[in-house]
Amino acid sequence: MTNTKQNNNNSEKERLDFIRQIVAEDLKTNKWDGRVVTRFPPEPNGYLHIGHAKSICLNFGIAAEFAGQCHLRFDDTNPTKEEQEYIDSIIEDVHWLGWDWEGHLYYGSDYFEQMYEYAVQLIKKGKAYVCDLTAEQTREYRGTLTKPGKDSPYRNRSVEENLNLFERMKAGEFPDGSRTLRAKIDMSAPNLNMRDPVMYRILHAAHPRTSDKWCIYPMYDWAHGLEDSIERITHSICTLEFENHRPLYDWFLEKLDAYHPQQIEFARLNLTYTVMSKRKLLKLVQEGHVAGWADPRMPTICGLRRRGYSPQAIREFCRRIGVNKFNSTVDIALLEHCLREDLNKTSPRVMAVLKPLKVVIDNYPEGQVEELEAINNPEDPNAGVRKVPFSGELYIERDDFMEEPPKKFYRLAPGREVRLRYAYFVTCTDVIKDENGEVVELHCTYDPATRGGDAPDGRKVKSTLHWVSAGHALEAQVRLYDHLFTKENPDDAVEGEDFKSNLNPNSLEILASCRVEPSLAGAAPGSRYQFERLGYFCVDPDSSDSKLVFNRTVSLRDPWAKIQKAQKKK
RNA sequence: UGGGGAAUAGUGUAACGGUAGCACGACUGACUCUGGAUCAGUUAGUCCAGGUCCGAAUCCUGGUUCCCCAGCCA
Repeated sequence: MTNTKQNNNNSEKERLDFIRQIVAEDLKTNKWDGRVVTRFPPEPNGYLHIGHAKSICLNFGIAAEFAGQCHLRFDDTNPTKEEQEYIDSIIEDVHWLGWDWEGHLYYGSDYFEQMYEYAVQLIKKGKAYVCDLTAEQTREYRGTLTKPGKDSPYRNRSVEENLNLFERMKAGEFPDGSRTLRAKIDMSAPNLNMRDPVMYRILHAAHPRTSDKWCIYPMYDWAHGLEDSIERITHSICTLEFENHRPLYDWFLEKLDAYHPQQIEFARLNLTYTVMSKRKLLKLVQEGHVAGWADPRMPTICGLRRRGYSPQAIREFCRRIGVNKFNSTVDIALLEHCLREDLNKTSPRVMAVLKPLKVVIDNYPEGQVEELEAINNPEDPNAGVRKVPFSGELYIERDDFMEEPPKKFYRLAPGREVRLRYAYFVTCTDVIKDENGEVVELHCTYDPATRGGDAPDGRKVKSTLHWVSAGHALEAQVRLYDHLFTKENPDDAVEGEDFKSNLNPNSLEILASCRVEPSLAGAAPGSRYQFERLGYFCVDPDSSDSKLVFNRTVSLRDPWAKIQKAQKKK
């Protein structure tokens, strides 16, 4: 009897995405002799962003899960765009994300010699030829999406002539752009990539790694499959726009009778409220809308790092978004959720006042200071406790007081009693204003019986406020960040405008005179904290012993802000 | 009829001919010395039209919409 439903632990098992399914199936059928070898192959022409993280986590993740190997390979076939600076940053970022290529660090340029030999082979097979058409002529001969191309007049040169010319191309006899090596496929193919694609162009340019050894450089389609083949990659995972290139990838390796990995395509990551294309990010940098690639508002890995993101949060995000073959835009709220989830577990709590409002406790003994015990992380018992100084002059958050509190405002107001976290219950007795009517100081009384924050008589308060002791607090600068763009889709701009018209003018707010508790003295750049009731913050590299600087990584979930927003709308 | 891909709650993803599920978001409520966290609950979906089948998100036919391709970029 087998008609009872299977309801065992298999239902708990995480389902595999379509790429992992292929890998698992290949392992089962022993298609690649039990090997799993992937690669992350960036061109070192810019900084990595969260979209790359998706690809990195996919490739390195698959290798890790299936006991395989993932190579880091720089696809450095175009010396006019590539720089060592980018190579260094990519290595740093992949490592920071927590992945290890275990010695398998390669460069496409390592294979230039082999690629050249392969090209000679193809020529000898009559499958490639040297073409003297200019770039413009080549375009004309290619035809269009709906019209077939026509054969180059150089298409039927003899093997000997091709060999001779190709060797002389390599030797540097011809100027840039004067000739190319092309694959001889089909000028009327419906797939434009198959209309005798260029394999080599002449470029008298110094390469970051091979210097001026070469003056002919392989094109992506020619180089990439060979790189994969040479490294004996099993699954060559790339993004959707290369789907049209797969027939060519396959064609080269078939004609060469070379080791032949499987190319698999998946959809790029898009995120709401930001842009992901290198071109647009570069524009933001060049036009000064952000302070460089590592600006904490950028979706670059270095930007996220400076913002205070943890590698764990980014990896968890990449795990949750899944992998698919259709374009989608992930809500940045999911990234922020993964961030808070990680930071909540790992960040020590600390009290900091962003917009200070002076509070004087009138009945607190003159000159007295107490060291009160505070819990470092309620989510982590091992994090222990610390002492925080309390005195009769404090700062609280300006937003935590309202002279005329609206409905649902639970915080301090005239005559109202609240708790100061880890300290005492206090009641507001007086409000002092300046000549403009602005509140500049509060006077309160405290209840000595509530020391530590509990009332022996069981009295309850509606809210607990964070605070710092005025005489002990450290001054700090805090940088508040918001989404870079005001629209979910920045490209959704009015006629005649582009994505830059949707830049959020309030994406950065600098608060110059914040006060933080003294335990933060000397906090190291990069260290992360939760400022209680406010959010997660990290120490910026600009920070020094004499001047603390924090970045707000992400705010805490804030129901009161939502209530306020809703009340405003009414 | 140029070719290639793809369509599942607001968003992201499962279900591989057999109960459309999960997460994020939003909204309730409980709890709380963070209006945090946690816990419980509510919300809402198979692009359209036919067909096959006892049974279709899944297979077939026909549409619709979206994405990619005309670099000597990757």
